[in-house]
Order: sequence, then structure tokens, then C-alpha cells
Amino acid sequence: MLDERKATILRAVVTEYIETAQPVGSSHVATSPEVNVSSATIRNAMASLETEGYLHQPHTSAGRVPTEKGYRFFVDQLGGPGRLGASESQQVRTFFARTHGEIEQMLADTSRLLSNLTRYAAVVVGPPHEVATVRSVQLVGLTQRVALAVIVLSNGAIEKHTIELDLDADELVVSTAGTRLAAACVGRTLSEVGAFTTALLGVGQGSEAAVDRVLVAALAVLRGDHRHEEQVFIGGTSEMAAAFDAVGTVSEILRILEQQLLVVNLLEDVLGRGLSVAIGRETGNEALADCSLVVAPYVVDGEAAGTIGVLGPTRMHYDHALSAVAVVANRLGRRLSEG
Amino acid sequence: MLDERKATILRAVVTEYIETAQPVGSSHVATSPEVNVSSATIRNAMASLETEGYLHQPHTSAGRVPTEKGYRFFVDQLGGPGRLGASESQQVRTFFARTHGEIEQMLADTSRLLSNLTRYAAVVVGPPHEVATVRSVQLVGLTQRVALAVIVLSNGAIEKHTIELDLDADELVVSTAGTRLAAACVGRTLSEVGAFTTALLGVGQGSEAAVDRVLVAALAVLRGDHRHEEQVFIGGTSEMAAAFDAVGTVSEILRILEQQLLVVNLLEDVLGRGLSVAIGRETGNEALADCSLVVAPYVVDGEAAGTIGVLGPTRMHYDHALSAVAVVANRLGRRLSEG
DNA sequence: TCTGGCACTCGACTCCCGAGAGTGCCAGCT
DNA sequence: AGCTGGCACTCTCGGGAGTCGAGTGCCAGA
Repeated sequence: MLDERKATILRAVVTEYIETAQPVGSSHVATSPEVNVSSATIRNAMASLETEGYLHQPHTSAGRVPTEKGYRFFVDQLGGPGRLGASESQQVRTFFARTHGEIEQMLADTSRLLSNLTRYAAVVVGPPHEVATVRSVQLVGLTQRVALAVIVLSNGAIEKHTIELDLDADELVVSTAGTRLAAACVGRTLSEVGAFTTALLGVGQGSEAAVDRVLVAALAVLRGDHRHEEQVFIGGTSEMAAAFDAVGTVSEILRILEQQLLVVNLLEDVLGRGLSVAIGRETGNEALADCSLVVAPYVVDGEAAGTIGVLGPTRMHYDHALSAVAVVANRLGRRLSEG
Repeated sequence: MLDERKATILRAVVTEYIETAQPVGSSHVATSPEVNVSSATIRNAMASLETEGYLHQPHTSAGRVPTEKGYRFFVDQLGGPGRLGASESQQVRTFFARTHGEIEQMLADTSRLLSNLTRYAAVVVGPPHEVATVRSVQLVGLTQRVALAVIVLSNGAIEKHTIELDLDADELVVSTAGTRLAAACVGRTLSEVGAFTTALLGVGQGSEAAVDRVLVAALAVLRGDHRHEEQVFIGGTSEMAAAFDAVGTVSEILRILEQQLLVVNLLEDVLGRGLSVAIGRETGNEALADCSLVVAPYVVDGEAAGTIGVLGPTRMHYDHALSAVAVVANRLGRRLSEG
């Protein structure tokens, strides 16, 4: 374990490196107010910190740079998110006080807010649809052989699925099927609906064959995999790009962010490991070796509903990012709980 | 005007520069099979092309680089999109043959297809909602004072608007209002609906006051500005990033792409000027000085419905991008016309 | 156990020079 | 008249030498 002095020195190195992106030398650390020993002593400590794997020296005559382990120590000793500055927390409050309207728009705006606050890329994963209850189901015929199932969920989200019919269905048939479907689904969750069998719907009980066939087709679609249908909103990629200096790195990161499914899994994996910060390779993705991810779940009506996160360089302002993510997650959850 | 020789030389310089990103010297042009004069002659021609503004010389002992005017000439003399390679046009065909389901998903996938084909960023602007006819309207109560208007359009798109009510409305009131609304709206376009007055809806004619108030609130929302509600799908930003070498440039371009409204305007402005390619500053955006934009409208049921485009560096493969954009626009329009 | 001092290392920066790519111009050829 | 080969010139790029200085490790002494 690190004694108090080494911890202080490590803290100073990390802080300094985050600020300047330059390797930090012992004399520079000595000027830090928390440290009251000479640079020679610091040198000894830094050498030892290096052998223990917290610091790395790019070359002999350079200062030290934190390793992932060094950042990890730094983040752990932060001990959770601090408070956000007054003007920033005011900004968050007014944002959530003013925002209204469609949930998707709000989540997208939230990702923009978070990236504005942190100057890194922000990811907002919407609440999963499976757990929300169905408020309304409607079947709308688009063409003779294609209908659209529109499902309104209690949280204002909408799910829609095209249903390919194997017969020409007229309006009456479609709307009859819609009514039957609605009667069975409203008030249940999507995952319950997914478990429906045709029997539960009463297919075949004194109904037209055509209606039955539409219902069967609709059920088949609704039974489909609802996992990972979460919507993902990503903002501030330009801020993120500006934080790196190699265009190749930026390109690789963008390639990751383009795969929304991968992003969702990434965040949930990190959260699943009980972390709120994943540093470099801890993200589990080689392409993000130079990145860190700060995540937090948000809670709607007492249930974990979704995840938000911030993606930046490993030398990110962890304390600020942690606070921002925590505050935004908190407010977002509260806002969504209002209904 | 340029004589035949100068045109050929300019063509050769542009082609070469697009390929190599290196300033092109006269001796290099001389090796090109279309050119059968000595490098000295080419030098004279290139000097004259420079004074005429088609080429630029970074410094005395360097080769020439095309200016925007040079690219403009090159693009104009291409005379429209050529044919796409066999395997690529096959790729487009199978993509549109296989794709099915939600229109949004399809447009998003289209942007991915286009960026895959071109290796640049691709933008797909969805059909505007105002001109589609309403297939179904539904009012769903979410809470006592918030209802959701869900509008299904004939092309399978969905528009939804939250409606804040100034009274507590029970289910019956909301659904009654919904039925009345539907009766009036179905079959019309959204812009017609937007022009509705309360009188047209028959508000007040033998109906409950509560229903009327819900209807008035709903109409107010639907009257809202529908312009620029087009959805935008952007893919391949990572490819785009890889085509530049300054991270600052990439960041600026991403900042543009994050503003979807701006992107839509950009594409439509270019198209409005009758162009299919905007080079550098021709895009009208200073931040895109190093970019070119290749755009094409797509046509659904005989009507211009939307726009697709490709954003890459000024030294992009114009002929290929033009062909890809043209083919994808064509197929996309055809696919959406099927219904 | 900490500190000041000291010798040492090694990258960053500068300067310089040569190589090479490219140019402009001119005289001569067709 | 127009093209071409030749030539002198320019300027970037890359490598090498030299210097600077930030930073280190280690040691002797308080």
C-alpha cells in the first residue's frame, strides 16, 4: 500500500499531468502546496512509485506519466463524486426545469448538456422498453400486406414494428385485430407481451380467419428480441476529438461510437462490474486504450432505468466528470419519474 | 477558357493529387498517358494555370495543388455521375432488396451503406413529414395532464407530440377527443392539418367542454412548426476523420455534423443552387473549407422527397462519390416508392 | 530519514549542409 | 510559332552535429 507521502505525490503528478499533458518532473511536484519535502525526496518516492507500477517514464530524462494503475489509485481515492460548481449545477437545474416534450428529444438534449459540462463525449442510454407498461397498441394498415404496430408505453416512448402479412388484409380486419391486441396488451409490460402465446390472445375463438392470421403475424413480431432496443444518444463527439492529438485515435473512437449496440454493452458492462469509472483497457476495448469512461445509472420510479456516461481521454478531469455525471443522472432520473 | 491541353494537364494534376495528396510536379504529369508533351511544356501550361487560378503552388520548389476553382473545373468536366463498379452496384442492390422494416432504421442503414461505399461521412435526410398523408391519429393519456398525440403517416413514419393539458382529463375524454381528431385528420397531409382551425374540427358542437379543451390543446401543438422536422442520419464519421490529418479540422467538422438542422440546411442550400457538388467554401460554411459535399435528391412517388449526401475532404474521389450518391439516391427513392 | 549537491542521461531544439524535386527561362530545333 | 532540352536557381526535407536543459539516480552529511 502507499504511504501518505507517496499518495500525495502520486495525486500531485496525476493532477498536474491531467492539466498539462506533459510528463511531470520532481521539481514541479515540489512546488505543489500539499508537498513539503525536497525534490530529492520526491525523486525517491517517484522512482518507487514507478517500480510499483503507478507511474511511467517515457524516457530517462523525462518526467513521469501516470499509468492506468496510477489513474485508478487517483480515482479511487477521490471517493466518489464531489459537488458540482454553483453555476454548473444551476445550468443542470434550469435545463431539467425547462425541458419538456418528447422523451427522445430530452435524452438527446441531455447528452448535449453532459458534453457541454464535461467537454467530452457524452452517452445517454434510454430506458429499456421491456419493463415499461403498454399504454396503447394500435395496428395501422400501410399497404395491403404491410401493417404497422404502434405501441405507446407509459413513459411516453413509442415502439413501432412493421408487420408483413401473408394475406391481403382490409382496414376492418386490421383494426379488429388491433382492438383485440390492445385489449390483451394494455397494462402489461413488453416482456410479458413477448411471452404471449396465441392461446392467450384467444385466437380462433369465434373470429375470422383473416383476423387470426394478422394477430399471429403481429405476435410473432412482438415476440422478437426486445433486448438492446434501447436508444442511445451520443453528443459532443467534437469535444472528444479535440481532446486527442492523433487523428487515427479519433477515428477509431468514432468507429466504436458508431456501433450503438457496442456502446450500450460497454456502459452496462462497466456498471455491471460495479465500477463508475473505467480507465483505458479497463473498458474492455482495445481501441479505447487511451480513453476513460465515467458512467452512472439513473433511477426512475425507484428502478434502475438507464445509463449515462462520459467518454474522454485517460487524462480526463475525473472529479469534474464524476460530479457532472452524478448530478445529471440524478436529475434525469428525477425528471423522468415525474411522468 | 482552357484549351484542350491545359484541360488535360489540369485533369491529370487533380487526379494525381486526389490519389497521393502530394503536390504534383510537371515531370510526374508527363508520365501520364493522356499527356504527350514534354515536362517543359507542361511547366509552361501549369504556370499559366496557376495565374488563372486553377492551381496553387505551396512554395517555389514544390509541385502544384488544385485550388477550389481547379476542383470545380474537374468536377464540371466529369459531366455527371458515371457508373458504379459491378460489385458495388451489386452491394447496393442487395442492400435495398434485403432491407425491410422501419423507415428510420432503413435510412440509418442507408447512411451506413453510403459511407461504406465512399469511405466518407454520409448524410441521409428523411422525407419531410408535412407532405405525407395522415394514416392514423391517436391520443393517449400519459398522466392526468399530459397526453401524447401519435400520428402515423402513410410512409410508415411516426410523429408524436406531447400535449400539456390545462385540466385533468380522464381516459374517456382523451379518447373521445382522439376519435374526433382522427376523423378530421386522416387522409390529409400534416400541413393541411396544421392549417386547421378549431371551427373546422367542430369544436363546441354538442360536445363536452373538456373534450373541446383537449382538442384545442392538441391543435395548438399540431399547428406548431413542422418545417425542419426532417430526421437526419449520419454515418461514417470515423471514415471521414481518417481522411484528414489535423485533429482540429476533424473536431470542427464534427461540430458541424452535430447540428442536424444546420446539416439539413446545408444540403438543401447546395441542392437549391442547382449543384450536386459543393467544393470547399462553396458549401457556404467556413468550417468546411477543406471539405466537399456531394448531394443528390431522391424521389418518392414522383416527388422530391429528401436528400442524401457525402461529406469528405476536397480531395475526394468525386467521380466515385457522385456515382455512389446517384445510385443510392435512385434505389432509395425506388425502395420508398414501393410503399 | 530527509536533503543538498553532483554527475549523468537523453530528448528537444537549432544550425548546417547536401540531396533532390521542382521551377522558370532561354536558346535552338522542327 | 510552338515545343523541347538544357540549365541555373529555389526551397523543402532529412540527417548529423552540437548545445541546452529538464530530469534523474545516487551519495554524503545534517
